[in-house]
Amino acid sequence: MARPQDPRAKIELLKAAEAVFVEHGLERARVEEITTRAGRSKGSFYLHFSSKEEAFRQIVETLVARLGSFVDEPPPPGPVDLEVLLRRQLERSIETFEFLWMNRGVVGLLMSGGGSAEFGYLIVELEQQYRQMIERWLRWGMAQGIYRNDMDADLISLALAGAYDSLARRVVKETKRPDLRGMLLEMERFVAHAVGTPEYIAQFDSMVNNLERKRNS
Amino acid sequence: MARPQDPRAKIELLKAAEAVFVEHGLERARVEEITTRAGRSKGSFYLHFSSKEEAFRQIVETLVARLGSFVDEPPPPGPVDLEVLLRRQLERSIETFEFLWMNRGVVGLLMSGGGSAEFGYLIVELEQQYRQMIERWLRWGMAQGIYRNDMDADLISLALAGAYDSLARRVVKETKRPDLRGMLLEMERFVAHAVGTPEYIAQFDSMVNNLERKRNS
Amino acid sequence: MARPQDPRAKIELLKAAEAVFVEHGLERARVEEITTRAGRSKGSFYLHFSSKEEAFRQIVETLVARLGSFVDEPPPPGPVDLEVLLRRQLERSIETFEFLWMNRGVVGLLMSGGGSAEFGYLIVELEQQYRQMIERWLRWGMAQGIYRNDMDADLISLALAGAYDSLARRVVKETKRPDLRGMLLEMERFVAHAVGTPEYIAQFDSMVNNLERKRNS
Amino acid sequence: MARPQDPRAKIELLKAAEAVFVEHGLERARVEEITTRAGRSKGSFYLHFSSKEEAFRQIVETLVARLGSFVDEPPPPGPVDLEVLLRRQLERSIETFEFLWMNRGVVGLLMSGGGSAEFGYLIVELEQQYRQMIERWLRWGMAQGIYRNDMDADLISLALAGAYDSLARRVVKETKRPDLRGMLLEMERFVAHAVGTPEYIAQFDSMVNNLERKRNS
DNA sequence: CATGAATGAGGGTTCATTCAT
DNA sequence: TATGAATGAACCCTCATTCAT
Repeated sequence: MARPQDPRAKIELLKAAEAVFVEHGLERARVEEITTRAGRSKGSFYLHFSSKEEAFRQIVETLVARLGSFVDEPPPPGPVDLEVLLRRQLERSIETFEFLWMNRGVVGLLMSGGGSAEFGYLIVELEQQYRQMIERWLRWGMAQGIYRNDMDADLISLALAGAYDSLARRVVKETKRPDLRGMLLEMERFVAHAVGTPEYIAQFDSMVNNLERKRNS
Repeated sequence: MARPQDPRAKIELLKAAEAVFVEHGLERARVEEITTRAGRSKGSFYLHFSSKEEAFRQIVETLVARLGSFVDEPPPPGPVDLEVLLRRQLERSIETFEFLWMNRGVVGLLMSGGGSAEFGYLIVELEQQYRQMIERWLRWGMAQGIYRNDMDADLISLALAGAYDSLARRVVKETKRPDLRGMLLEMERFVAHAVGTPEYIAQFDSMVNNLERKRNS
Repeated sequence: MARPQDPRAKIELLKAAEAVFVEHGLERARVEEITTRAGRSKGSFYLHFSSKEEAFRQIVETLVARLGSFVDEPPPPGPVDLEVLLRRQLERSIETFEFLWMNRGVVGLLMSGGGSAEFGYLIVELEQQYRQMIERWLRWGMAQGIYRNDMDADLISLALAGAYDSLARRVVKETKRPDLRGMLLEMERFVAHAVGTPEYIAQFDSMVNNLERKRNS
Repeated sequence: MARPQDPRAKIELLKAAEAVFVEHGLERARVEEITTRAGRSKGSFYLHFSSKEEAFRQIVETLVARLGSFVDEPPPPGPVDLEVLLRRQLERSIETFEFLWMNRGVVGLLMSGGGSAEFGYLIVELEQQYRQMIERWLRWGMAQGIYRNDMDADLISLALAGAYDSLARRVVKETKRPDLRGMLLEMERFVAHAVGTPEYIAQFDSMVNNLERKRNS
C-alpha cells in the first residue's frame, strides 16, 4: 500500500474513529459513522486500516505506548537530593495526568474496558508497567532507608498503583480540567505517609513547604 | 401433569451464560453458545430470559446487589474498642474478597467493563458506594482523632478505594485462591500508616499483634 | 386419535381460533393465543387439529359448506307462480344474509382474503357456485320469457354475483345489524330492472306491492 | 468515481418483489427469494427498501394511486351529448381495465387481500372512491332524468361497484387478454337497463348502434 | 487513490410443533 | 387425555468488507 495521497485522510479518520469508539465502544462502533464524521467515503477507511479492529488497535497502542513513556525509573542507590527528586516526580506525574486529561476520551474508553476483551491485555500490561515502576521506587526507597522496611513491596505497589489509577479514572471523567497539581501533591503526601518512615514524613513536609515557597515567589 | 419445568434449567443457563459472557463479553456472546454449553436448545433460552441483555442484566444486577450489601458503616462517634472494630473490619473485608473470589468470573468481567457501556453505570455506582463508605470511615476516624486531620477526605477516600479496587482486580484474576487474610491485613496496615496519627499507628501494631496471638492460640 | 374426552374442548378451541384468525389472519395468528383464549393448554390444540392450517381449514370449510347450502336452484321450466317464487327467493336471500351477518367475523376474514393465498381457492369456488346459480336462474328466466333475451348470461351473472358480493362485504363490516330485508328487496328490484323484460318489470312492481301488503297485515 | 448505482437494481427488485408477493403474499414472501429472483444479493434489498413491508407498501401504494387516477367525475348538470358521454365513459373504463390487466399480478394480490390486514385499508379506500364516483354518476343521471328516480343511490352504487369489481377480479385472473371492450360495452348495457328510464334505455340502444357503426367504418 | 454500491455471513428472536410427565 | 416445557427451523436485518468504476 503506497502512502495515501492525502496525508490528512488518515489523521482525520483516526480522530473520527477515536470519537466513535469512545462513544459506542469497539463492538458497536460502525465504520460508516467513522467515515461520515471524517467527511470521507466508506471505502477510504480500508485504504488506511485493514479492519475496524486494526484502527482501534492503532489508536489504543499509540496511546498505550505514549503512556508507557511516562514511566520514570528511580535513580541508582546512593545519596540524592530528595527535594529535587520530589519536584521531578511531581512534575512528571503532573505531565502524565495532563496527558491523560488531554486524551481523556480514549483513556476513559480503555479504563472502562470499552474496547473488548480482545484488547484488555494492553491496559493490563500498562498497569503492570506502572505497578512495577512503583515497586522499583518502593524498593529503592526502602534501600535508601526513607521508606518503611516492613512492607510487602509487591502488594503495596499494587495498592499505590490502584490509588493513582482511581485518580486517573476520576480525572478522565471530569468535564472541566481539575487542579491536577493540587491533587497530585496531596497524593504525594498520602504516599509519603503510607510508606515513609517517620523521619521521611517529617522531611517530606518541610520539602513541600520549600517547594511551595519557591513556587509562589 | 405436564412435563415439570426442569428446575436446573435456569440455573444451568445462567451458569453457562456467565461463562460465555466472561469469555466474550456481552456483545460477542452468542446465545447459541450459551444454550449449547447448558446442554439445551436455543429456544430454551427464551423461556427464561426475554433477551440476551436481560440475562446479562440479571447476572450483573444480582452480583452488584450482593456486592452492595458488603458495605459497612462506621459506628456512631464516641468511645469504641478499636481492637474489636479492627477485627470486625478485617473479617468483613475478608468476607467481601471471599465473595469476589467466588464470583471472580463475573466480577472480572465487570471490572474490565466487559459488558457494554450500557451496564457500566452499575460498576460506577458500586465504586461510588464503596468510596463513600470509605469516606465516611475516614471522617469518623478524623473525628475520633485516630486519623490525621490534614487530609482531603474526598481525595484520600478515592485513593483508598482505588487501592482496594486494584487488589480486587488482582484477586479475581488469580487461578489459585490467594491468602486473602494476609493480603487484607497488610492492606489494613497500609491504610493505618497512610491515614493514622502516629499514636494510632503504634496502637494499630499492638492490636495486630494481639489479633495474631489470639488467632494462633 | 380417539375422540377427546371433553367434547366442549374442540368447540371452544374452534371459537377461539375463529376469533384469533379474524383478528390477525391465519399467518399472524398464534396458536398460544388461541389456546389461551379457549382457556386450554397449548398442547390441547394438537389433540384436535393437526396444525394451525388444519384448524383454519376446518373453520373455513365448514362455513363455505354451509354457505354453499344456501344455493337455490331455479324450478324446472314451465308455468310458475312468480309471486310465490319471488317471496321464496327473497326469504332465501334474507336467510343467507342473516347467516353472513351472524358469521360476519369469518366471512369478513374470508372476503378480505385474510387467510392466505393457500385458502383463496375456497372463496373462489364459492363465488363460482353462486355465480353459476345466478346464471342458471338467468337462463331459466330467459327461457321463461321474463328476462331479456339479448344478455350474455355468463357476464351478467358475474355482474350480479359481484353486486351481491359487494352487499355482503358491506353487511359483514357493519357493527349493527342492518335492515337486511329492505336492502335485499331493493336488490331484487335492481335485478328485475337489470335483466327483466318491460312486462316482467311491471309485474315485479305489483308483486312487490302485494308482498308488502300481506306483510303488513 | 465510485461504482455507479445500477439503475436497473431497484426496478428489478420491485419486479421480483411483486412476483414473490403475488405468489406468496406479504407474510410468506422471503426477502431472499426476492433478491435471488432479481439476481442480486440479499443485502441489496436493503439498499433500496428499509424493510419488506416498505417494499410492499411502495408497490401497493403506487398501484392504488394510479388506480385512483382513473376515477372520472360526471359533468355538471345541464344538457349534454349523451353519445359523446357514453363513448368517453366506455373508453375510460376500457383504459381502466387495460390497466388492471397489465397490472393483474398485484391487482389480483390486492383483490384477494394477499397483502395483510395492515394494507387492507388501501383497497377499502379505493373501493370507496369508485363507489362514490358511481354514486355521483347515479345522482347526476337521476337529476338529468335519464335514470330512474326511485333508487337508493347508496345501495345501487354499491351494487354497481360490486358488479365492476367482480369483472375486474375475473379479468386479472385470466391468462389471455379478454375482449375488454365487448365485456365493458355489455356492462354499460347492463347498467343502462338496471338504472335507466325506459326512454333512456331505448336511446342507449340506438347510441350503441351508432357507436358500433362508426367504429366499423 | 477515492468512492460508495454491492455482497453475504452472521445471529437474535419467534413460534409451530413435539413429547415427557 | 391433558399439560406446558422444550425444541429447532426459519427469517429478517445489520454491517464489515470487497470491488467495479
